[in-house]
Amino acid sequence: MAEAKAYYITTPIYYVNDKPHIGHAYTTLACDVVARFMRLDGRDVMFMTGTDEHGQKVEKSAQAAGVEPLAFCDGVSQNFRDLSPLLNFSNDGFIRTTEDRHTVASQAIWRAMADNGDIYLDSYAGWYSVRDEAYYAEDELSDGANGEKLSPFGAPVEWVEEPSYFFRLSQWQDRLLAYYDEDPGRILPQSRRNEVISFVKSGLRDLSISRTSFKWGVPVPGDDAHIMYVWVDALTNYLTAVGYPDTEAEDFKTYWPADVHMVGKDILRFHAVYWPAFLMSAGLAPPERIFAHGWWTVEGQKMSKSLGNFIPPQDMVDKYGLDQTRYFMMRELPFGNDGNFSHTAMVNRMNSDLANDFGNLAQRVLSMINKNCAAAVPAPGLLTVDDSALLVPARELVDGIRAAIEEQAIHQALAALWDVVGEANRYVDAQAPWALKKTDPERMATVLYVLAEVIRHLAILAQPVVPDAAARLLDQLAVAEEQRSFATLGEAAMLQPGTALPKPQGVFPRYAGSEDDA
RNA sequence: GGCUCCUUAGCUCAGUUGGUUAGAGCACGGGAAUCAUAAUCCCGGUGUCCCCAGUUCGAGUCUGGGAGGAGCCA
Repeated sequence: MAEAKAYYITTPIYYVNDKPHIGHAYTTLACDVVARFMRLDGRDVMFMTGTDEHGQKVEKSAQAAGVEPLAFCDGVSQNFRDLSPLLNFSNDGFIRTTEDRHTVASQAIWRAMADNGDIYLDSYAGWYSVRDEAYYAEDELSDGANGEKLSPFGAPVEWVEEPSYFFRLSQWQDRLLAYYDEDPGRILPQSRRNEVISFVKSGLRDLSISRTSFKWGVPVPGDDAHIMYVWVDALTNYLTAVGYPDTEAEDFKTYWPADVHMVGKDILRFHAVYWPAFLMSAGLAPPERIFAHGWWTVEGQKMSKSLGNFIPPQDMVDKYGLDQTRYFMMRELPFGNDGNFSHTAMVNRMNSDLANDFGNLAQRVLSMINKNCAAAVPAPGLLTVDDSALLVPARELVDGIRAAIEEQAIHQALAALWDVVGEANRYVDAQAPWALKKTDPERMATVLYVLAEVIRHLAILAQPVVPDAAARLLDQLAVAEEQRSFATLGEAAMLQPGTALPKPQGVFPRYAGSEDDA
């Protein structure tokens, strides 16, 4: 077998000051779907997520809670770790920036950048907002009710003047532009790429990358008075996870550079500008791609603290089901766009697409086999043109889906899958196996065999998005656990006539309703 | 203020390098069928393709201007 190209995909590491909501779940879910797809397609996958635990905001929150920062982080980090079992995420690891190995990696990349002449000591003065973790110019500020200065996001700011190390970002403009130029898919979606390029073209200023005003972070090597700017530390997690600074480590050689950093659009600049510059400065390869996805609104409104309309992922899973929730988030909107969550849309998706189209297709076919073919895979006769018209596209489906997943167009992959679901339902009606039962039982067996094969393909290809339901479907087709990768698609591992099948059971229930429905 | 993207059927969106009667899904109405999770299948749209002007034999698709929305930056 040809050597499978390794695939490294990451979520951002989530800031422990937040509670997980569907926004976090969404990012990780998208990565999970891509990671599962790649594994099934024979790739050697590394899928990482984790938590970002340093910074002044965390230090203050811990203080307010009356606990040590690390103890505070232990608690909140666990909330994010709990997302994996809840949403069936298949991440290969979970990294915390408070781990020792991460301190080592962060200090190593700092030294590498310093050795390259890109770090110098100067001083920084400006209006700083702890809440926003950003400096502002005088003219960006507004006056609050009591005459105090406020950041553009309404956060309090304070005048800060402190010594700071700087990264010579200004020296990297041309090399960054060349890096974007190498590959039109470097930053996706396209409009985000345009924004980044225009930002870089407008000129880059050196970046302040250390603080002396707090202690909760990674100390600058050789100067303990300074703590690394949280983003230097946070971004480095992607390296820590694969063994950096040991560039001879097996994981590092296998997985670096990352194939995709999945991010929310709010943190694109850190990933698409600062991070590649840091890496190139340190003599490391920059990532292949940064994909910035959009935001969810809820019933047409932004999620916000003041509205209190954050949806905990647990609530969705409890109310609609795990696979239904996963399917909805991946299908409802073009991946990369903003989208809206509404109860109505959710129920439509789970009833129409999952229960009526896919679920019912499987149920009607498996029931007929169960009742009319002695509960075993039927033996097909010669295939007709109609049979091939359904079967061939199903066998070739993986090619189109692979192309879509390669560019994280997950909604497109699902649309392609459901095209075949629709074709299969039409085929059932056109062939009317319930009529053949009386007139031509052999032909009925062929039709049902073709359908069973098509459902096998659909279930195998649906595994990345709806892993539980797909597994139950494959169980009902008596497909062995080790016969579920994409290598079994086509004619490689066709269903064997005579194989006994269990009694079919629906895998996608319709929405049952609930008292609190509007 | 500069820049980017968006504006296509009630809703969510597709629409390759400009080319015949502009598409899909959902919702809605009618019909068929009865294997199946009250599921499936078929039929049904006179949509100012945001507006104006231009290029062209021909523009939803290109150019300029304008309106509305989202975003990046200053």
